[in-house]
Amino acid sequence: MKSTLYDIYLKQFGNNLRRIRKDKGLSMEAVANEAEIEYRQLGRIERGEVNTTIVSLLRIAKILKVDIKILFDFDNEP
Amino acid sequence: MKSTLYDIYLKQFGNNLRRIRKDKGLSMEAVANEAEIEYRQLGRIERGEVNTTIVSLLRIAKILKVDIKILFDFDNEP
DNA sequence: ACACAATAGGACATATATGACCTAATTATT
DNA sequence: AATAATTAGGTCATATATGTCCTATTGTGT
Repeated sequence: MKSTLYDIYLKQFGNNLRRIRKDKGLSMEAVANEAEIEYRQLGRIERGEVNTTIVSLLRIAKILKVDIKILFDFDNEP
Repeated sequence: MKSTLYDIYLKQFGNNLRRIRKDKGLSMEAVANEAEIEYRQLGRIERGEVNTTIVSLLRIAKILKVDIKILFDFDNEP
């Protein structure tokens, strides 16, 4: 189970998503329902377990009203 | 074969990618090799045939040295 | 402590993104 | 026009994202 650079990015992406969602006081389920994705899938995405697709990304970003760029704001850019 | 809003986004995303790649005078194969993805897959992405993942997105954006936000710059935002 | 809401985790089926190979069509260059 | 480079299209196998079920754990508020 090596952890590649992109695994780390997925984690940070998920962390960004979760932080922004929490800041807005929204539950995973509420966001998932509005974004029309499974809420367990949103959980996987926030935990960095999956490498989600750009459509899911767009759906979630739209509901959170967040600039996509912010989601890709990572620490330690190489 | 209905065309959903997100199908249109995938097309525009692909068009943005292709335009930027061409502007830099790079071939699909060159970008794909550097990004470590299959060049046929890059073709599918540019044509909007697939809903690519954020890791592929990051790989490609890195090679093209393009701000991710620009790739999601769509016409006719609803 | 208690109750309730929110999140995690396991397991499975399905859809699809990707990799890989081959050939055809298109575009660019001379 | 001719040749080479680039891109498209088809097909198949594999990996994985997603959906869906159920239960367990964690967190929050009273």
